Amino acid sequence: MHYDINEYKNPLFTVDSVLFTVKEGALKVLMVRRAKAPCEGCWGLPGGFVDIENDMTTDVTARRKLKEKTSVEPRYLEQLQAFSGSDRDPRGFSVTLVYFALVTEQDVSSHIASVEDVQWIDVKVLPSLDIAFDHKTIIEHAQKRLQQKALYSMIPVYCLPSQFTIGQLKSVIETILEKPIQRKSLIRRIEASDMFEGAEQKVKSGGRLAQLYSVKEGADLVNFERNFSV
Amino acid sequence: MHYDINEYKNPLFTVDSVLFTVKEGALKVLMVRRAKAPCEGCWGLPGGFVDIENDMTTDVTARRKLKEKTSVEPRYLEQLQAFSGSDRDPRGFSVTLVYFALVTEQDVSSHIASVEDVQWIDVKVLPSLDIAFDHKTIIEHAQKRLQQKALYSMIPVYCLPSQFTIGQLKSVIETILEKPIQRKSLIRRIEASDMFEGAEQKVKSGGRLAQLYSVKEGADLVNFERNFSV
DNA sequence: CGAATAGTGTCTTTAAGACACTATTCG
DNA sequence: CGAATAGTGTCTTAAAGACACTATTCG
Repeated sequence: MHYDINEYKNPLFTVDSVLFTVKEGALKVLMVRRAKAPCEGCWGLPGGFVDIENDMTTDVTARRKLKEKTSVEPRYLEQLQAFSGSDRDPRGFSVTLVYFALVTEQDVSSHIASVEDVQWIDVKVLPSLDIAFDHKTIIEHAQKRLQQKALYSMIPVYCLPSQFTIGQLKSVIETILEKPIQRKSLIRRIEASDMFEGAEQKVKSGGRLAQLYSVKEGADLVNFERNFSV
Repeated sequence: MHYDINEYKNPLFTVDSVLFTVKEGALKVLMVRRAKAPCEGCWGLPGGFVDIENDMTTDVTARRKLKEKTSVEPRYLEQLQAFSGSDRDPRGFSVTLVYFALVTEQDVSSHIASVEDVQWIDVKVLPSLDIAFDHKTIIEHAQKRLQQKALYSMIPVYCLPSQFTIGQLKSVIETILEKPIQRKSLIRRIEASDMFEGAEQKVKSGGRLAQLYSVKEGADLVNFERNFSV
């Protein structure tokens, strides 16, 4: 049976990523300054088109684009959601599949022509910047998802180096949630989750030496049955 | 600046919906029997291509396709996730954006040529059926999402008529979760959520008359801070 | 020693689970 | 009345919050 692929015009389809980290006590999102139209000169999310010959899935596209445009390989990556419409891109009806990612604080750089600059941008200064398309809204959605997940999972560990102290984890969680949590509650979760193991050595921290922890080999992110209270 | 839309071949992009209801004490999913290739004769999820001239967003596409193919207008609709790959559709690399929907138990019918038949199919019999593409996997993901949300929200009400009793709601939740819950816990949630209002009349139910409830005008789905236990 | 941070002990609070009890309807 | 289902009262339990207490390090 004949199938006419041109029966409908396909929408413009792209993959973008919202990559967060916590740095200097603030939640930062990775943005690139666009060197090409549309939105030349604006800040935008790193992303681009699927390479249908080589990308197995859109997950691969998201990772590939992050690496190409910013040299970052995320520690955590999941689909956020698709954003679509005819008014979000001047080129016509478009769909962007957005990924939500986390990484250890690190330096970033760009090596390709379509990107002028790459920066970690504090989510608090976003309102005052010139942001491409609907990327501002998208980042807000991603931030909400991160906050929600931080209430019932250990997802914030992916913003830390592979070894970290409870004090660092507490501080990252508090930055994400924008409110304090109980150290004791965090310790109880660390024990209950069985996701972590303590290292041999301890580390200086201004007072008593702190135990270092790392995520156990192959441990999955566990979800708790209750949220931290809001 | 020139932008070359053909720099990359766009993937094939479709929108599909997993529409559930609870009927005769079982979770059912709405499937259509495909009258056209690919997968002619198989059961598949209702969906299709975006009409980029007329659909404002992919949400509209999902609703439109459901209505065209099955005559159903869902009470609840949200994005599930996109599924992508070069091996899921014989026509090449494809992306399907999948929606997850709920509706009151109702009759369904088809009025278009590309659909031979429309049926509510018990999720328990899916393994033994011939299902198009990766739709079996997709339905499993959607079912997990439904089960997860039923643990911390009142989402199962959208499988009931606009007026319902606590007994009916309890039974729908138990069907979705595949385990019993405490009636008392459910009543506490109904009161705490402030999503519902009692109707004037009560209704027969084999014993004492039962209070009818309905979702308050404009009430949003509330999320509880704890799950029902597993 | 005192300041600072790490880590423990334990009481309170919240919301779910368990389950017995009362209430209402119908045959 | 008895069976069936609706709805309440209340004790127990699980896990978070609050917060005081001890432990260790450094200057």
